[in-house]
Amino acid sequence: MQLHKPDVVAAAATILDNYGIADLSMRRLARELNVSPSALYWHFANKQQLLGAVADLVLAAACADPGAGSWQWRIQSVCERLRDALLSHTDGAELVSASLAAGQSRAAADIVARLAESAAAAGIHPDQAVLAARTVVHYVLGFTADEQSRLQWDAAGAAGIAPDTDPGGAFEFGLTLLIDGLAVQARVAVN
Amino acid sequence: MQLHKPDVVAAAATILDNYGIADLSMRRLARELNVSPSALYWHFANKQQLLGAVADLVLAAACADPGAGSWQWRIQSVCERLRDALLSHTDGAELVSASLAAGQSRAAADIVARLAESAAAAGIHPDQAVLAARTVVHYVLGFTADEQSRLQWDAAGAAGIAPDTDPGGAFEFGLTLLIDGLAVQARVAVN
DNA sequence: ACCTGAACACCGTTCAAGT
DNA sequence: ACCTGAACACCGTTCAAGT
Repeated sequence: MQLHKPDVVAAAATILDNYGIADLSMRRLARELNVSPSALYWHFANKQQLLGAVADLVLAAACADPGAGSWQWRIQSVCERLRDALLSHTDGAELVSASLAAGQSRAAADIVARLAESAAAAGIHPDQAVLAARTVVHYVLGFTADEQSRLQWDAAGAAGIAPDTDPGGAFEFGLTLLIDGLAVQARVAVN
Repeated sequence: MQLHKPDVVAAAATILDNYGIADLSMRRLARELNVSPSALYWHFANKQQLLGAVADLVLAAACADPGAGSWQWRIQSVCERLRDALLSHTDGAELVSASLAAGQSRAAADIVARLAESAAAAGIHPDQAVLAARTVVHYVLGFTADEQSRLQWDAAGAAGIAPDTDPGGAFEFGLTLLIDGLAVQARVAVN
């Protein structure tokens, strides 16, 4: 039967989870779907666009509304959900990082926008709120990509790089740094 | 004549600067050096190791001692020099990011260690100082990779993503967030 | 509209064999 | 010690042609 976009994206996510981003190739995906590689190019302009769609799928779990609460709490809950979503797929952080940089993930852009709102609510100037949001997202993606690659080196039995003993605590620590910094900036903006 | 490691790394850096990281392949590098691709594997175990050596070359410019001064000033000067070094080579941030994650860049590890020292000097607990240093490096690499890819999309005439109007100022802003956050944490640690 | 088949121009890495 | 040549097992993408 016919190939549909959501099926393709789901198959891609399965390869990602089982074998990692290095093995997520157009040719391999086509093989798994029993179509010729060129068939994929009817549905997606190129590989980046396909990866962007997979990134959106990964981020779906992180896109719930943070609801009410202090701006600190909203930023924290968005970031924790983001990290959880990334960790629940092999190489999730690397995939989303690349898709955000390439401008191919709507969901990633939405998360940046939501964090910018929270920063603005803290009292940061709207222009700077976008910068602050990007800073926070860079932190979450960088930290989680690092964490994920440590996990993989460890699983592969490598000795070079040690995994963190308490990744969750380490994540909170860095996030606190940024939230505290935002609070300081917000006070400066008022005066 | 014979092939020497520094020549190989220099040739790789030239390809990087002129064509970007996507075109920096073992085969292309071999072609440029007039050797067969397999010759490179006598000098380097694999591509990651070679990229790590190129990353060290890129970072050489950022490895000067920050000298005396307040911990805030030392962190800021290390980060500014790091960003300058990354910006002075095409895809510099992406290259160093990958090499740091793969544990293949001595220079990148040194910079993390130096930032950790400064955080410890601020009064952060030694264990947390390493976390703080990683957070700062993730920020610099994430911000600069973002900045560099915006520059490239712009140079390629793409419309999707706009480049920052004042990247230097944007960079300082994020850095200030982190330094302020560190100051807050340092006060908490004292009490 | 949707897909195949074949082609183009590539990859990283290994390894026997040469000098 | 250092390098070549050939091979293995792959890539992303295009495009005429088929149904």
